[in-house]
Amino acid sequence: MTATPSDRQRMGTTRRGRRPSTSPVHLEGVAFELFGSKGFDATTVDDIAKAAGIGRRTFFRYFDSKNDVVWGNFSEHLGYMREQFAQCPADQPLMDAVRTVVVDFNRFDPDEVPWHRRRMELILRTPALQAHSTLRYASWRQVVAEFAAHRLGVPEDSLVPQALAYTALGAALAAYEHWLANPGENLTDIMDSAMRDLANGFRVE
Amino acid sequence: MTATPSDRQRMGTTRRGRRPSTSPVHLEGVAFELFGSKGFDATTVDDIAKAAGIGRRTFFRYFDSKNDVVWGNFSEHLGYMREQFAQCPADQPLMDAVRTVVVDFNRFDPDEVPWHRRRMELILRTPALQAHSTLRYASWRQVVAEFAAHRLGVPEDSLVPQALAYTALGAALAAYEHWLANPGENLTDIMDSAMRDLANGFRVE
DNA sequence: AACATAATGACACCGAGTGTCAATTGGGAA
DNA sequence: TTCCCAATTGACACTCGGTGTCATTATGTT
Repeated sequence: MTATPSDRQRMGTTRRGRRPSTSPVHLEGVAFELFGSKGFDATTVDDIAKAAGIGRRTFFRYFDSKNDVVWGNFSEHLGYMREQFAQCPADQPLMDAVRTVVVDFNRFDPDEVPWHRRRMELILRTPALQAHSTLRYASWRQVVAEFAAHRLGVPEDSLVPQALAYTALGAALAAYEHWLANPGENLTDIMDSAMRDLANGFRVE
Repeated sequence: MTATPSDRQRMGTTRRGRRPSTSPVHLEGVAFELFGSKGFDATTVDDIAKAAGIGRRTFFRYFDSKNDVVWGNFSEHLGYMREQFAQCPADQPLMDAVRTVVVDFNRFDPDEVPWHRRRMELILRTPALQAHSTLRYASWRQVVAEFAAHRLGVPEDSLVPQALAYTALGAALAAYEHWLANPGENLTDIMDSAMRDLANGFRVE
């Protein structure tokens, strides 16, 4: 599902028909409340629907699955990352560009950080979500692979850009796990460090 | 679940009680047959159980989930990889050792290759399995991270070994996808190439 | 023959996700 | 205002994966 009821609400001119009774953002808030108190697995879709005052069936018109709730508007963010890649100077070395854009993509305002941390704790520490996120990562990788393929003048599905995208994702995930385990440290610094290790081929000594 | 009924069969001395009516290997064969003809999603656990002549409940005593069927004896293979790391000469550069062991871990006898290809096609192209495999990859990464941490003299959960393990996994997965998309090519060569790209920090030009 | 042990399968239950369809709620036109 | 149309909603029924429970069955031991 790409268009929720509340998405279709604001069409070109005026709208017809019954108004949506909620929004993805609202549902996300309600769900996170429950996930925080009862845990992800113990929270049923019925719980969320009841707390949001909607029917269970309606929940699935806003999100394809319970898993998808935690991902917010990730797809839109991806568009932003693609733009950032497009704006990289042509003479910037490939891995410098990748590092810069990936680090920037994971930069957040200080007031957003606690919220983002809870989201990533859910995603990276809940097995069901850990598994499901693989599917989201695919589109993230695709953005990186497109850029790398364009820079290298090779097809997008050839080995090097795909491996580069896969490994960049790996470095980013390792950075996130380190960040979650070390709340005092700065995500941007960790991410930058991991991406530099990658660009250095892990010649760290 | 780590011990299936047929695992517990051969204990120290003689065994008691009813004999297991099947084995993980047999069930795997039956399941693959069905996956091949009907597809993974369209094959229900009931189908597998019925085809194997056992009860549905019994199936779940041999595998924790329908997803787990495709992974065979992956855990035992991991032990082998750990041994290979332990046998690496101490003066071998870190990334050379990682590349060598990872490439070797994914080497198969020619007669096993078709079977392995079907298995990896399932794992990498079925969304449900793609998601679930993330959980298996965690233990793979742990083996790599342990070795890297030991070599670098840092804790296993610190950033560099974790990032290295994550990226090595990424390179391996990219190699597998390329192999599946290009049946004519050799997995070992592709894997070696991807691991070299990683060790070179993707300075490919 | 009686007993302990291990595996099995039947049954009931839960939760995620989907298809269907009548009912509701709004805007636009007559 | 009233009628019509369109979008959303929620109730219901269903499938499937997965789990807890327990009586039953098959085996080796005493």
